[in-house]
Amino acid sequence: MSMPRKPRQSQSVNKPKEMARNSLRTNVNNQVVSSVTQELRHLIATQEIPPGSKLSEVFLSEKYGISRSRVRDVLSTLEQRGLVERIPNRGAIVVRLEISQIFDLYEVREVLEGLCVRLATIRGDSKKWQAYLKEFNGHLEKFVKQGDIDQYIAAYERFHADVVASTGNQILAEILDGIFERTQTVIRRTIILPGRATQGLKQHQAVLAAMCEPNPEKAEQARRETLRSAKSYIERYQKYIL
Amino acid sequence: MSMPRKPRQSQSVNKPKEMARNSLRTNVNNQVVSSVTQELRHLIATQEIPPGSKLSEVFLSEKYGISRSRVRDVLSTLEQRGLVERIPNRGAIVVRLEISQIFDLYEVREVLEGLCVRLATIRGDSKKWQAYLKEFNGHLEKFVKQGDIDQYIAAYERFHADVVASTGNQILAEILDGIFERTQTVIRRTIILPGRATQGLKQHQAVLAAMCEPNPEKAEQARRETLRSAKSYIERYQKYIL
DNA sequence: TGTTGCAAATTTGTTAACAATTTTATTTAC
DNA sequence: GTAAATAAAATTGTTAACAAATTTGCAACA
Repeated sequence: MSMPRKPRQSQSVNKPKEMARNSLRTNVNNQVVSSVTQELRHLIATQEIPPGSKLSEVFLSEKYGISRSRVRDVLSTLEQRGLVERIPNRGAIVVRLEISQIFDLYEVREVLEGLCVRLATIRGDSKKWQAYLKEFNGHLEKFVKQGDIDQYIAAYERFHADVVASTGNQILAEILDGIFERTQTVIRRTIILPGRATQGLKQHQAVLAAMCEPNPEKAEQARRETLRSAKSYIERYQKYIL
Repeated sequence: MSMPRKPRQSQSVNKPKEMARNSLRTNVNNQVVSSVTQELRHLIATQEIPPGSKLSEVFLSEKYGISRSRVRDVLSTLEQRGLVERIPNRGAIVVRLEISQIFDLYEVREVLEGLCVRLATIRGDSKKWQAYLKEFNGHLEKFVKQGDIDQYIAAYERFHADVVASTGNQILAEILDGIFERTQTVIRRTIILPGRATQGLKQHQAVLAAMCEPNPEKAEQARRETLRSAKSYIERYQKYIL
Protein backbone atom coordinates (compact mmCIF):
# COMPACT_ATOMS: atom_id res chain seq x y z
CA MET A 1 0.00 0.00 0.00
CA SER A 2 2.83 2.38 0.61
CA MET A 3 6.15 0.91 -0.23
CA PRO A 4 8.16 0.93 -3.44
CA ARG A 5 8.79 -2.77 -3.63
CA LYS A 6 7.47 -5.82 -1.93
CA PRO A 7 9.89 -8.14 -0.20
CA ARG A 8 11.86 -10.29 -2.50
CA GLN A 9 11.67 -14.02 -2.28
CA SER A 10 14.89 -15.44 -0.87
CA GLN A 11 17.28 -15.16 -3.79
CA SER A 12 17.82 -17.82 -6.44
CA VAL A 13 20.15 -20.51 -5.21
CA ASN A 14 23.51 -19.54 -6.62
CA LYS A 15 24.79 -16.06 -5.94
CA PRO A 16 26.87 -15.02 -8.93
CA LYS A 17 28.68 -11.98 -7.58
CA GLU A 18 28.98 -12.61 -3.87
CA MET A 19 32.62 -11.58 -4.18
CA ALA A 20 31.81 -7.94 -4.70
CA ARG A 21 29.26 -7.84 -1.89
CA ASN A 22 31.58 -6.08 0.47
CA SER A 23 33.38 -3.77 -1.86
CA LEU A 24 36.76 -2.43 -0.91
CA ARG A 25 36.04 1.25 -0.56
CA THR A 26 32.81 0.95 1.38
CA ASN A 27 34.23 -1.74 3.58
CA VAL A 28 37.37 0.15 4.52
CA ASN A 29 35.46 3.29 5.30
CA ASN A 30 32.92 1.41 7.35
CA GLN A 31 35.69 -0.21 9.30
CA VAL A 32 37.35 3.12 10.01
CA VAL A 33 34.10 4.70 11.16
CA SER A 34 33.21 1.80 13.43
CA SER A 35 36.71 1.64 14.88
CA VAL A 36 36.49 5.34 15.72
CA THR A 37 33.10 4.67 17.31
CA GLN A 38 34.63 1.79 19.22
CA GLU A 39 37.50 3.91 20.48
CA LEU A 40 35.28 6.77 21.58
CA ARG A 41 32.92 4.36 23.32
CA HIS A 42 35.88 3.05 25.26
CA LEU A 43 37.33 6.45 26.07
CA ILE A 44 33.99 7.71 27.32
CA ALA A 45 33.14 4.55 29.27
CA THR A 46 36.46 4.73 31.12
CA GLN A 47 36.11 8.48 31.57
CA GLU A 48 39.39 9.12 29.81
CA ILE A 49 37.13 11.62 28.16
CA PRO A 50 35.29 12.90 31.21
CA PRO A 51 31.58 13.76 31.41
CA GLY A 52 30.80 17.24 30.19
CA SER A 53 33.59 17.23 27.59
CA LYS A 54 32.70 18.74 24.29
CA LEU A 55 33.27 16.57 21.25
CA SER A 56 34.11 18.92 18.42
CA GLU A 57 33.32 17.68 14.94
CA VAL A 58 36.27 19.29 13.19
CA PHE A 59 38.65 18.23 15.94
CA LEU A 60 37.59 14.61 15.69
CA SER A 61 37.57 14.63 11.91
CA GLU A 62 41.16 15.88 11.88
CA LYS A 63 42.28 13.58 14.67
CA TYR A 64 40.98 10.45 12.99
CA GLY A 65 41.39 11.56 9.39
CA ILE A 66 37.76 11.16 8.43
CA SER A 67 35.34 13.67 7.00
CA ARG A 68 32.99 15.63 9.21
CA SER A 69 30.01 13.70 7.89
CA ARG A 70 31.52 10.44 9.14
CA VAL A 71 32.18 12.05 12.51
CA ARG A 72 28.54 13.05 12.66
CA ASP A 73 27.57 9.43 12.04
CA VAL A 74 29.77 8.40 14.93
CA LEU A 75 28.24 11.02 17.19
CA SER A 76 24.74 9.86 16.26
CA THR A 77 25.66 6.35 17.30
CA LEU A 78 27.09 7.54 20.60
CA GLU A 79 23.98 9.62 21.18
CA GLN A 80 21.67 6.65 20.63
CA ARG A 81 23.76 4.58 23.02
CA GLY A 82 23.22 7.22 25.67
CA LEU A 83 26.89 8.19 25.94
CA VAL A 84 26.60 11.61 24.40
CA GLU A 85 24.05 14.39 24.39
CA ARG A 86 23.66 16.58 21.34
CA ILE A 87 22.36 20.06 21.71
CA PRO A 88 21.18 21.67 18.46
CA ASN A 89 23.71 24.09 17.00
CA ARG A 90 25.94 23.64 20.04
CA GLY A 91 27.40 20.24 19.55
CA ALA A 92 27.88 16.98 21.39
CA ILE A 93 28.93 16.63 25.02
CA VAL A 94 29.67 13.52 27.04
CA VAL A 95 26.72 12.83 29.34
CA ARG A 96 27.05 12.99 33.08
CA LEU A 97 25.24 10.13 34.78
CA GLU A 98 22.72 11.21 37.38
CA ILE A 99 22.73 9.19 40.59
CA SER A 100 19.11 8.23 39.96
CA GLN A 101 20.06 6.83 36.57
CA ILE A 102 22.77 4.73 38.18
CA PHE A 103 20.16 3.17 40.42
CA ASP A 104 17.87 2.65 37.44
CA LEU A 105 20.68 0.92 35.60
CA TYR A 106 21.41 -1.31 38.59
CA GLU A 107 17.77 -2.31 38.96
CA VAL A 108 17.71 -3.43 35.35
CA ARG A 109 21.15 -4.97 35.58
CA GLU A 110 20.11 -7.05 38.56
CA VAL A 111 17.39 -8.96 36.72
CA LEU A 112 19.33 -9.22 33.48
CA GLU A 113 22.51 -10.52 35.08
CA GLY A 114 20.37 -12.89 37.08
CA LEU A 115 18.80 -14.19 33.90
CA CYS A 116 22.28 -14.42 32.46
CA VAL A 117 23.75 -16.78 35.02
CA ARG A 118 20.56 -18.84 35.11
CA LEU A 119 20.68 -19.43 31.36
CA ALA A 120 24.43 -19.98 31.42
CA THR A 121 24.00 -22.59 34.16
CA ILE A 122 21.39 -24.38 32.11
CA ARG A 123 23.07 -24.12 28.74
CA GLY A 124 26.80 -23.83 29.46
CA ASP A 125 29.28 -26.55 30.20
CA SER A 126 29.36 -27.30 33.92
CA LYS A 127 33.07 -28.19 33.78
CA LYS A 128 33.87 -24.72 32.60
CA TRP A 129 32.29 -23.21 35.71
CA GLN A 130 34.21 -25.60 37.90
CA ALA A 131 37.44 -24.35 36.35
CA TYR A 132 36.41 -20.76 37.04
CA LEU A 133 35.46 -21.63 40.63
CA LYS A 134 38.93 -23.08 41.14
CA GLU A 135 40.45 -19.89 39.78
CA PHE A 136 38.25 -17.71 41.98
CA ASN A 137 39.04 -19.76 45.08
CA GLY A 138 42.73 -19.89 44.23
CA HIS A 139 44.91 -17.07 42.97
CA LEU A 140 42.07 -14.59 42.50
CA GLU A 141 41.57 -14.61 46.25
CA LYS A 142 45.26 -13.82 46.63
CA PHE A 143 44.98 -10.93 44.19
CA VAL A 144 42.18 -9.41 46.21
CA LYS A 145 44.01 -9.83 49.50
CA GLN A 146 47.07 -8.21 47.96
CA GLY A 147 44.90 -5.40 46.65
CA ASP A 148 45.72 -6.18 43.03
CA ILE A 149 42.39 -4.95 41.72
CA ASP A 150 43.30 -4.79 38.04
CA GLN A 151 44.08 -8.50 37.92
CA TYR A 152 40.85 -9.20 39.74
CA ILE A 153 38.79 -7.10 37.34
CA ALA A 154 40.48 -8.58 34.28
CA ALA A 155 39.80 -12.13 35.44
CA TYR A 156 36.23 -11.31 36.33
CA GLU A 157 35.56 -9.71 32.97
CA ARG A 158 36.77 -12.81 31.16
CA PHE A 159 34.43 -14.92 33.24
CA HIS A 160 31.54 -12.54 32.65
CA ALA A 161 32.04 -12.52 28.88
CA ASP A 162 32.03 -16.31 28.98
CA VAL A 163 28.78 -16.35 30.92
CA VAL A 164 27.07 -13.98 28.52
CA ALA A 165 28.22 -15.98 25.51
CA SER A 166 27.00 -19.20 27.13
CA THR A 167 23.43 -17.91 27.29
CA GLY A 168 23.28 -17.97 23.51
CA ASN A 169 20.95 -14.99 23.76
CA GLN A 170 22.15 -12.25 21.44
CA ILE A 171 19.50 -9.74 22.51
CA LEU A 172 20.49 -10.13 26.14
CA ALA A 173 24.15 -9.72 25.22
CA GLU A 174 23.51 -6.48 23.37
CA ILE A 175 21.42 -4.93 26.12
CA LEU A 176 23.92 -5.87 28.81
CA ASP A 177 26.71 -4.45 26.67
CA GLY A 178 24.88 -1.12 26.51
CA ILE A 179 24.35 -1.11 30.25
CA PHE A 180 27.92 -2.13 30.97
CA GLU A 181 29.47 0.71 29.02
CA ARG A 182 27.37 3.18 30.96
CA THR A 183 28.23 1.76 34.37
CA GLN A 184 31.85 0.82 33.84
CA THR A 185 33.24 3.72 35.84
CA VAL A 186 30.79 3.19 38.67
CA ILE A 187 31.77 -0.47 38.82
CA ARG A 188 35.45 0.38 39.04
CA ARG A 189 34.85 2.98 41.71
CA THR A 190 32.67 0.65 43.72
CA ILE A 191 35.17 -2.17 43.73
CA ILE A 192 37.80 -0.10 45.51
CA LEU A 193 35.46 0.82 48.36
CA PRO A 194 36.47 -0.59 51.75
CA GLY A 195 35.61 -4.26 51.98
CA ARG A 196 33.78 -4.35 48.66
CA ALA A 197 36.31 -6.40 46.69
CA THR A 198 36.44 -9.07 49.39
CA GLN A 199 32.68 -9.21 49.72
CA GLY A 200 32.24 -9.21 45.95
CA LEU A 201 34.64 -12.09 45.53
CA LYS A 202 32.81 -14.09 48.18
CA GLN A 203 29.52 -13.46 46.40
CA HIS A 204 30.95 -14.43 43.02
CA GLN A 205 32.17 -17.64 44.58
CA ALA A 206 28.65 -18.34 45.81
CA VAL A 207 27.28 -17.77 42.30
CA LEU A 208 29.90 -20.07 40.82
CA ALA A 209 29.24 -22.76 43.39
CA ALA A 210 25.56 -22.73 42.45
CA MET A 211 26.48 -22.85 38.77
CA CYS A 212 28.61 -25.93 39.41
CA GLU A 213 25.91 -27.89 41.24
CA PRO A 214 24.26 -27.01 38.78
CA ASN A 215 21.39 -25.05 40.31
CA PRO A 216 20.17 -22.34 37.92
CA GLU A 217 17.66 -20.67 40.25
CA LYS A 218 20.10 -20.59 43.13
CA ALA A 219 22.76 -19.09 40.87
CA GLU A 220 20.29 -16.46 39.66
CA GLN A 221 19.35 -15.50 43.20
CA ALA A 222 22.98 -15.34 44.25
CA ARG A 223 23.86 -13.13 41.31
CA ARG A 224 20.99 -10.78 42.04
CA GLU A 225 22.13 -10.57 45.64
CA THR A 226 25.56 -9.53 44.38
CA LEU A 227 24.09 -6.62 42.50
CA ARG A 228 21.78 -5.53 45.29
CA SER A 229 24.83 -5.52 47.51
CA ALA A 230 26.81 -3.44 45.03
CA LYS A 231 23.89 -1.05 44.76
CA SER A 232 23.71 -0.57 48.52
CA TYR A 233 27.45 0.16 48.56
CA ILE A 234 26.84 2.83 45.95
CA GLU A 235 24.02 4.28 48.03
CA ARG A 236 26.18 4.39 51.13
CA TYR A 237 29.25 5.83 49.45
CA GLN A 238 27.62 7.90 46.74
CA LYS A 239 29.47 11.03 47.82
CA TYR A 240 32.74 9.34 46.97
CA ILE A 241 31.57 7.81 43.74
CA LEU A 242 30.14 10.83 41.97
CA MET B 1 44.40 13.88 28.19
CA SER B 2 43.27 13.97 24.62
CA MET B 3 40.27 16.20 24.14
CA PRO B 4 40.02 19.71 22.83
CA ARG B 5 38.34 21.21 25.82
CA LYS B 6 37.79 20.16 29.37
CA PRO B 7 34.25 20.07 30.70
CA ARG B 8 32.90 23.43 31.57
CA GLN B 9 31.80 24.21 35.08
CA SER B 10 28.03 24.51 35.20
CA GLN B 11 27.36 27.87 33.60
CA SER B 12 27.13 31.15 35.44
CA VAL B 13 23.74 31.59 37.00
CA ASN B 14 21.86 33.75 34.54
CA LYS B 15 21.55 32.55 30.96
CA PRO B 16 21.27 35.59 28.72
CA LYS B 17 20.19 34.05 25.43
CA GLU B 18 18.18 31.01 26.41
CA MET B 19 15.48 32.13 23.98
CA ALA B 20 17.50 31.27 20.91
CA ARG B 21 18.53 27.87 22.22
CA ASN B 22 16.17 25.95 20.04
CA SER B 23 16.29 27.90 16.86
CA LEU B 24 13.45 27.68 14.40
CA ARG B 25 15.11 26.03 11.45
CA THR B 26 16.97 23.34 13.35
CA ASN B 27 14.00 22.61 15.51
CA VAL B 28 11.54 22.24 12.66
CA ASN B 29 13.87 20.00 10.73
CA ASN B 30 14.58 17.88 13.78
CA GLN B 31 10.88 17.50 14.35
CA VAL B 32 10.27 16.43 10.78
CA VAL B 33 13.07 13.87 10.85
CA SER B 34 11.97 12.38 14.16
CA SER B 35 8.34 12.25 13.06
CA VAL B 36 9.36 10.34 9.95
CA THR B 37 11.39 8.01 12.17
CA GLN B 38 8.38 7.61 14.41
CA GLU B 39 6.09 6.80 11.50
CA LEU B 40 8.44 4.26 9.99
CA ARG B 41 8.97 2.63 13.37
CA HIS B 42 5.23 2.21 13.63
CA LEU B 43 4.76 0.96 10.09
CA ILE B 44 7.51 -1.60 10.51
CA ALA B 45 6.41 -2.72 13.98
CA THR B 46 2.88 -3.36 12.71
CA GLN B 47 4.21 -4.98 9.54
CA GLU B 48 2.34 -2.51 7.37
CA ILE B 49 5.76 -2.49 5.80
CA PRO B 50 6.49 -6.22 5.84
CA PRO B 51 9.84 -7.84 6.62
CA GLY B 52 12.13 -8.01 3.62
CA SER B 53 10.82 -4.76 2.13
CA LYS B 54 13.42 -2.53 0.66
CA LEU B 55 13.47 1.04 1.95
CA SER B 56 14.68 3.17 -0.91
CA GLU B 57 16.37 6.41 0.01
CA VAL B 58 15.09 8.47 -2.90
CA PHE B 59 11.59 7.08 -2.53
CA LEU B 60 11.43 8.01 1.14
CA SER B 61 13.00 11.41 0.56
CA GLU B 62 10.36 12.24 -2.04
CA LYS B 63 7.52 10.76 -0.02
CA TYR B 64 8.30 12.76 3.10
CA GLY B 65 9.79 15.79 1.40
CA ILE B 66 13.16 15.63 3.12
CA SER B 67 16.61 15.40 1.65
CA ARG B 68 18.33 12.08 1.17
CA SER B 69 20.80 12.85 3.95
CA ARG B 70 17.94 13.16 6.44
CA VAL B 71 16.51 9.88 5.19
CA ARG B 72 19.88 8.28 5.82
CA ASP B 73 19.80 9.58 9.37
CA VAL B 74 16.39 8.00 9.83
CA LEU B 75 17.63 4.70 8.42
CA SER B 76 20.62 4.74 10.76
CA THR B 77 18.28 5.14 13.70
CA LEU B 78 16.08 2.29 12.52
CA GLU B 79 19.17 0.14 12.01
CA GLN B 80 20.41 0.76 15.54
CA ARG B 81 16.99 -0.12 16.91
CA GLY B 82 17.20 -3.46 15.13
CA LEU B 83 14.28 -2.79 12.79
CA VAL B 84 16.26 -2.50 9.60
CA GLU B 85 19.34 -4.12 8.16
CA ARG B 86 21.64 -2.14 5.92
CA ILE B 87 23.73 -3.92 3.36
CA PRO B 88 26.59 -1.83 1.94
CA ASN B 89 25.79 -0.40 -1.49
CA ARG B 90 22.51 -2.29 -1.56
CA GLY B 91 20.36 -0.39 0.83
CA ALA B 92 18.15 -0.95 3.82
CA ILE B 93 15.66 -3.77 4.22
CA VAL B 94 13.19 -4.43 7.01
CA VAL B 95 14.54 -7.26 9.16
CA ARG B 96 12.78 -10.58 9.39
CA LEU B 97 12.71 -11.85 12.95
CA GLU B 98 14.16 -15.34 13.38
CA ILE B 99 12.18 -17.63 15.64
CA SER B 100 15.23 -17.95 17.90
CA GLN B 101 15.35 -14.17 18.28
CA ILE B 102 11.71 -14.15 19.29
CA PHE B 103 12.51 -16.58 22.09
CA ASP B 104 15.52 -14.47 23.06
CA LEU B 105 13.31 -11.41 23.22
CA TYR B 106 10.76 -13.23 25.34
CA GLU B 107 13.40 -14.46 27.78
CA VAL B 108 14.55 -10.90 28.31
CA ARG B 109 11.03 -9.56 28.33
CA GLU B 110 10.03 -11.99 31.05
CA VAL B 111 12.48 -10.66 33.62
CA LEU B 112 12.07 -7.03 32.62
CA GLU B 113 8.28 -7.08 32.71
CA GLY B 114 8.53 -8.92 36.02
CA LEU B 115 10.74 -6.16 37.37
CA CYS B 116 8.30 -3.68 35.96
CA VAL B 117 5.23 -4.84 37.87
CA ARG B 118 7.25 -5.37 41.03
CA LEU B 119 8.48 -1.78 40.99
CA ALA B 120 5.08 -0.47 39.98
CA THR B 121 3.50 -2.34 42.88
CA ILE B 122 6.00 -0.82 45.29
CA ARG B 123 6.02 2.69 43.89
CA GLY B 124 2.63 3.15 42.24
CA ASP B 125 -0.68 4.06 43.77
CA SER B 126 -2.49 0.94 44.93
CA LYS B 127 -5.88 2.52 44.21
CA LYS B 128 -5.00 2.85 40.57
CA TRP B 129 -4.41 -0.89 40.29
CA GLN B 130 -7.72 -1.55 41.97
CA ALA B 131 -9.45 0.52 39.31
CA TYR B 132 -7.71 -1.46 36.59
CA LEU B 133 -8.63 -4.75 38.26
CA LYS B 134 -12.25 -3.67 38.24
CA GLU B 135 -11.98 -2.86 34.55
CA PHE B 136 -10.30 -6.20 33.78
CA ASN B 137 -12.89 -8.15 35.74
CA GLY B 138 -15.75 -6.15 34.24
CA HIS B 139 -16.20 -5.12 30.64
CA LEU B 140 -12.78 -6.32 29.49
CA GLU B 141 -13.89 -9.85 30.23
CA LYS B 142 -16.92 -9.21 28.08
CA PHE B 143 -14.78 -7.93 25.24
CA VAL B 144 -12.70 -11.10 25.31
CA LYS B 145 -15.76 -13.35 25.38
CA GLN B 146 -17.21 -11.43 22.47
CA GLY B 147 -13.94 -11.75 20.63
CA ASP B 148 -13.40 -7.98 20.48
CA ILE B 149 -9.64 -8.26 20.52
CA ASP B 150 -8.85 -4.69 19.50
CA GLN B 151 -10.65 -3.25 22.52
CA TYR B 152 -8.87 -5.75 24.72
CA ILE B 153 -5.46 -4.85 23.32
CA ALA B 154 -6.12 -1.12 23.55
CA ALA B 155 -7.16 -1.38 27.20
CA TYR B 156 -4.21 -3.57 28.02
CA GLU B 157 -1.76 -1.21 26.39
CA ARG B 158 -3.06 1.70 28.43
CA PHE B 159 -2.58 -0.33 31.58
CA HIS B 160 0.89 -1.40 30.52
CA ALA B 161 2.00 2.14 29.78
CA ASP B 162 0.76 3.14 33.21
CA VAL B 163 2.73 0.35 34.86
CA VAL B 164 5.94 1.29 33.06
CA ALA B 165 5.53 4.94 33.98
CA SER B 166 4.88 4.01 37.61
CA THR B 167 8.27 2.34 37.92
CA GLY B 168 9.92 5.74 37.51
CA ASN B 169 12.77 3.91 35.80
CA GLN B 170 13.59 5.61 32.52
CA ILE B 171 16.21 3.07 31.48
CA LEU B 172 13.77 0.23 31.94
CA ALA B 173 11.15 2.12 29.95
CA GLU B 174 13.49 2.65 27.02
CA ILE B 175 14.67 -0.94 26.86
CA LEU B 176 11.13 -2.28 27.07
CA ASP B 177 10.07 0.12 24.34
CA GLY B 178 12.76 -1.26 22.07
CA ILE B 179 11.69 -4.82 22.80
CA PHE B 180 8.03 -4.02 22.37
CA GLU B 181 8.40 -2.57 18.90
CA ARG B 182 10.22 -5.70 17.80
CA THR B 183 7.63 -8.09 19.20
CA GLN B 184 4.44 -6.20 18.50
CA THR B 185 3.36 -8.40 15.60
CA VAL B 186 4.15 -11.57 17.49
CA ILE B 187 2.08 -10.35 20.42
CA ARG B 188 -0.89 -9.61 18.17
CA ARG B 189 -0.64 -12.94 16.44
CA THR B 190 -0.34 -14.79 19.72
CA ILE B 191 -3.39 -13.19 21.26
CA ILE B 192 -5.69 -14.56 18.57
CA LEU B 193 -4.56 -18.14 19.07
CA PRO B 194 -7.26 -20.48 20.41
CA GLY B 195 -7.80 -19.89 24.11
CA ARG B 196 -4.90 -17.48 24.46
CA ALA B 197 -6.90 -14.30 25.02
CA THR B 198 -8.99 -15.93 27.76
CA GLN B 199 -5.93 -17.39 29.45
CA GLY B 200 -4.03 -14.15 29.09
CA LEU B 201 -6.83 -12.16 30.66
CA LYS B 202 -6.99 -14.58 33.59
CA GLN B 203 -3.26 -14.20 34.10
CA HIS B 204 -3.41 -10.43 33.93
CA GLN B 205 -6.13 -10.51 36.54
CA ALA B 206 -3.85 -12.56 38.78
CA VAL B 207 -1.07 -10.00 38.32
CA LEU B 208 -3.42 -7.16 39.13
CA ALA B 209 -4.78 -8.94 42.19
CA ALA B 210 -1.25 -9.28 43.53
CA MET B 211 -0.57 -5.62 42.76
CA CYS B 212 -3.64 -4.65 44.76
CA GLU B 213 -2.72 -6.60 47.88
CA PRO B 214 -0.02 -5.16 47.39
CA ASN B 215 2.43 -8.03 47.04
CA PRO B 216 5.33 -7.04 44.74
CA GLU B 217 7.07 -10.42 44.58
CA LYS B 218 3.84 -12.25 43.93
CA ALA B 219 2.96 -9.79 41.16
CA GLU B 220 6.40 -10.24 39.64
CA GLN B 221 6.10 -14.01 39.63
CA ALA B 222 2.61 -13.84 38.16
CA ARG B 223 3.77 -11.53 35.40
CA ARG B 224 6.67 -13.77 34.56
CA GLU B 225 4.31 -16.71 34.42
CA THR B 226 2.20 -14.78 31.89
CA LEU B 227 5.17 -14.39 29.61
CA ARG B 228 6.37 -17.96 29.95
CA SER B 229 2.85 -18.99 29.03
CA ALA B 230 2.84 -16.71 25.99
CA LYS B 231 6.22 -18.08 24.98
CA SER B 232 4.99 -21.67 25.14
CA TYR B 233 2.00 -20.71 22.98
CA ILE B 234 4.44 -19.32 20.45
CA GLU B 235 6.48 -22.52 20.58
CA ARG B 236 3.42 -24.65 20.06
CA TYR B 237 1.92 -22.56 17.26
CA GLN B 238 5.10 -21.22 15.69
CA LYS B 239 4.07 -22.51 12.27
CA TYR B 240 1.08 -20.19 12.30
CA ILE B 241 2.90 -17.22 13.72
CA LEU B 242 5.84 -17.00 11.34
C1' DT C 1 14.32 -20.45 -25.03
C1' DG C 2 17.85 -19.01 -22.15
C1' DT C 3 22.19 -17.36 -21.06
C1' DT C 4 26.16 -14.50 -21.51
C1' DG C 5 28.21 -9.84 -22.03
C1' DC C 6 27.89 -5.09 -22.05
C1' DA C 7 26.08 -0.39 -21.65
C1' DA C 8 22.67 2.54 -19.43
C1' DA C 9 20.11 3.67 -15.53
C1' DT C 10 19.43 3.50 -10.85
C1' DT C 11 20.94 3.51 -6.18
C1' DT C 12 24.00 4.08 -2.45
C1' DG C 13 28.27 6.32 -0.38
C1' DT C 14 31.03 10.47 0.31
C1' DT C 15 32.52 14.95 0.24
C1' DA C 16 32.86 19.79 -0.23
C1' DA C 17 30.53 23.99 -0.34
C1' DC C 18 27.03 26.81 1.55
C1' DA C 19 23.70 28.46 5.23
C1' DA C 20 22.50 29.30 9.89
C1' DT C 21 23.81 29.64 14.55
C1' DT C 22 26.75 30.26 18.36
C1' DT C 23 30.99 31.82 20.33
C1' DT C 24 34.72 34.95 20.71
C1' DA C 25 36.94 39.34 20.11
C1' DT C 26 36.73 44.24 19.61
C1' DT C 27 34.89 48.59 19.85
C1' DT C 28 32.10 52.08 21.90
C1' DA C 29 29.64 54.48 25.44
C1' DC C 30 28.93 55.54 30.14
C1' DG D 1 36.95 49.79 34.41
C1' DT D 2 32.41 47.73 33.13
C1' DA D 3 28.84 46.71 30.19
C1' DA D 4 26.39 46.81 25.99
C1' DA D 5 26.71 46.64 20.93
C1' DT D 6 28.74 44.91 17.00
C1' DA D 7 31.72 42.59 13.93
C1' DA D 8 34.62 38.51 13.07
C1' DA D 9 35.58 33.76 13.71
C1' DA D 10 34.40 29.28 14.65
C1' DT D 11 31.01 25.63 14.80
C1' DT D 12 27.09 23.07 13.55
C1' DG D 13 23.30 21.94 10.08
C1' DT D 14 21.99 20.97 5.31
C1' DT D 15 22.19 20.19 0.67
C1' DA D 16 23.69 19.35 -3.90
C1' DA D 17 27.06 17.42 -6.73
C1' DC D 18 30.15 13.81 -7.56
C1' DA D 19 32.02 8.91 -7.09
C1' DA D 20 31.36 4.09 -6.77
C1' DA D 21 28.62 0.14 -6.81
C1' DT D 22 24.61 -2.43 -8.13
C1' DT D 23 20.70 -3.42 -10.88
C1' DT D 24 18.31 -3.43 -15.17
C1' DG D 25 17.57 -3.64 -20.10
C1' DC D 26 19.00 -5.26 -24.39
C1' DA D 27 21.57 -7.53 -27.88
C1' DA D 28 24.24 -11.26 -29.53
C1' DC D 29 24.83 -15.91 -29.54
C1' DA D 30 24.28 -20.86 -28.86
